Amino acid sequence: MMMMEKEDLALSLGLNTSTNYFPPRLSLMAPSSSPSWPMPSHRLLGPSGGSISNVGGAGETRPLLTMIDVNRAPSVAATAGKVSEEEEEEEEGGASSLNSAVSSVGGKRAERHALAGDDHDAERACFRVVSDEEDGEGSRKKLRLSKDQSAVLEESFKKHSTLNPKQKLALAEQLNLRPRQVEVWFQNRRARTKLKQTEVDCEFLKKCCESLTEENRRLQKEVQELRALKLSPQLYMQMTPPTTLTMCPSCERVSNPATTSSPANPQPSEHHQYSNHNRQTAASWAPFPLEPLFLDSIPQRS
DNA sequence: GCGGCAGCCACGCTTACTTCA
DNA sequence: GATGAAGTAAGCGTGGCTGCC
Repeated sequence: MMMMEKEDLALSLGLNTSTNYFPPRLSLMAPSSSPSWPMPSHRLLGPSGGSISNVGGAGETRPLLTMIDVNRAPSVAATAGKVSEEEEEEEEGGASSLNSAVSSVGGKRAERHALAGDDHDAERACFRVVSDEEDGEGSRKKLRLSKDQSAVLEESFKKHSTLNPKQKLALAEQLNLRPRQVEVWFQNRRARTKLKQTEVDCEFLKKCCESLTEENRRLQKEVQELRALKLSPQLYMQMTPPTTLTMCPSCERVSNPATTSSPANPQPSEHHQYSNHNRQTAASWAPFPLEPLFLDSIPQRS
């Protein structure tokens, strides 16, 4: 079963495949490097408390797969043979066992829902009563969504990771599901995306850590070598050249002795006669290539 | 204007169930 | 066939936001 779902679902679990869902990002990268990775949408709440991810074109509800035959037996059930026809009929009949979790909606909560008169909540309450009657054991049967249903939900999720009530109802109607099911699916989908993103971020940080550790090791070794040279001037003098680099005593910048005065007998005044001294690019004085090594060594997000 | 309350929504955590190796 | 891991639908508690009184 996972084959299809992995293709359909996992997929947009990637970094940016979802056009509207932007998981929490790491702030390691320069802003310019990730312009397409804005803030998490789940925090971009509109004035009404709802997500504004639907604002800007996605607000309208439009059929994604209008020709879906909601009456067709779910392929999953067909292949797995796990979901009986009785169960499907039960679902269609409004007595789905999906919500058979008998339950335990807390008094305050149930009270709230009862007073709210919310369509699907009322519907849910209704289902609960029915299921209570049908399976008083409190068993919670699960019904897999069909491939078509999952596909449509997935498509919808790619467009907007959160739904406004209208969209939710439209989707539910289109897929012959209860609004609550659509809502739950989106919640779980967001959770999966976030989890996947967390894993990706974790991997990324791990690589960053490894790279920086390696870079740190390299730099420490270099520091030790330089200190050793400083502590043994004779050796330092004998080396021809000890290194291709030396430090300018006046400006304390590292330079190449081959192109400037001798390190053993620095002549600052002469050295500074170079008209272009002050215009030297940093690169020409750097003890090592000025490319930000640590940045180079940090793995780039794909 | 401020505080309390209710309603709504989304999230995190968890459970129960399904599927697969 | 049994079993554990992974995936997923759903339940529950909670916090934030908004509107009303």
